[in-house]
Amino acid sequence: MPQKHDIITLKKRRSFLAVAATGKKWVAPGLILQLGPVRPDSTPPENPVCHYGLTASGKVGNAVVRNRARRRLRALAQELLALHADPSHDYVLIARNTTATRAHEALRLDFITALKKLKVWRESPP
RNA sequence: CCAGAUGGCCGGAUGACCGCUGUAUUGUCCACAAAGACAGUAGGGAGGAAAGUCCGGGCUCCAGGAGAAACGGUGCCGGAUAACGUCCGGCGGGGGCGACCCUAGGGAAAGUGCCACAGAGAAAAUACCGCCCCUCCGGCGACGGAAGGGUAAGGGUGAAAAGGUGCGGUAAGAGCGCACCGCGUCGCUGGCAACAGCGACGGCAUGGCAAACCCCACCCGGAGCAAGACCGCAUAGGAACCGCACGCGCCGCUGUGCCCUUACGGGCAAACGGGCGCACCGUCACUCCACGGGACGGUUCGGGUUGGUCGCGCGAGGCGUCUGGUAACAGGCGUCCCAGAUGAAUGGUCAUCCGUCGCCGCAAGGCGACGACAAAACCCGGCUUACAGGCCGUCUGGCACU
RNA sequence: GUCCCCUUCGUCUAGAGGCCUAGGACAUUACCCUUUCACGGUAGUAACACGGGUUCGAAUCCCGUAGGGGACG
Repeated sequence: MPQKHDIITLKKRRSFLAVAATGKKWVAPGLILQLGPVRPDSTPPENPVCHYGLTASGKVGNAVVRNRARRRLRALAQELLALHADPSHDYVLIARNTTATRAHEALRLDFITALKKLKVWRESPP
């Protein structure tokens, strides 16, 4: 059966720092993916919840560009994280200068490559 | 048609699939209700600047009330407005052939201050070069020199040189006289006023700077939704520093002390308690009033919580129309409900059209790229700044035609 | 979001209407000194964030813009 689990966003600065402290990341042309540690307080396996956060700093552009980059990353996260990611980790997506303008399919492949490189990709059953 | 001035408006459109977040409503769960969770339905979901945070107001809390002042702001006149530094109309000044545009524009005989350098002289001014008169000396003469006096025309300096131009006048000159212009005073007329016009008189007096101090008129308590209120959780009853009235006078009270008395009661005292007044302290700094005060008050640090609900969208609201007003705007009537997030929603992808650019093509067209500035955070009125492209109107000058 | 503050050589700063064509220190360049380096000496390069306005005259006064920094319950 397809493992589609719920996803919620990180809300505390402490959580973002915990993810960044592991040093595990993959830099793609359109985004940066950071991988957090395995959470000890594991949710019940029959109802896994995947945590992720979004970051778009002032280097990316003005408020309009930052919001657009963040929304594109959120759309990809809801499509891919829910199906293909290991829910025992936390994830942080960081926007880059090209995130707002990169073609959607290329940005999607960037994300898939990052998940595979970090060895958290799970092939979804057909 | 060309060139220009000015006012207003728009800020890509449509569809499909998948999402986010409020509101209303229905259902299910929880014994009922409320709250909450989930699901369904309906309808909504960034801007003209949401920006900068430069002004003004609402709202909330703080300050006991009033007044005045300080600081600060505004500054031609009249009006609009909740208010404004905004807007509208007018006036003065400047620019433009014109439509029109710009303008912090009160007071310099209330006082203080500044005006560097240059220049003879910079504010009750001055005599450098000059010009003119008289006397003397030299020289045949033209002329030169010296002493005295007159002058403010000319030169020169400067941002600015004590009215300007012309004529007369004079030894040379000078508002010395006259005409016009400017300036000042007075009067009349028009205007609510700023101001304008006309007339008479004066005979030039009052240099500039107030975005220098200042004077005058008007405005102004402080902080800001991280305001503020509530619920929940949790910790602590802490440390340091600063300030600190407790005074004087009067009264003699069912207190107190001493004396008389068996007692009731009476007398005395004024240390303590009490009362009153003054002083003192606090209520942000001053004054007055009011209230409170007989001992703690204030600030900082340390420690805890980094959750939730309300505030929070019916409003100086939008649209249409009528009336008043030159206008800003005001009023009446009708109609509509139209964002509410909090690591922060208001979208992601695709297709077609639209616009711009590039390439190919004789053309029809095809292919590709791009889509201005910029995103609410309590709300509203302005200002300022950024902005691809487009639409509508009014007016001015020129050319052509009728 | 709200409320404040600051911009002067490469860096830190002085300046308060005219003496500013902007001074000083460190740094830097050239030369002198020294066998050489350092120290020292002489000389030079180098800045008023930007745009308007007031004034005869602006780094200074006023307005606006840009950039940077700080505070908060």
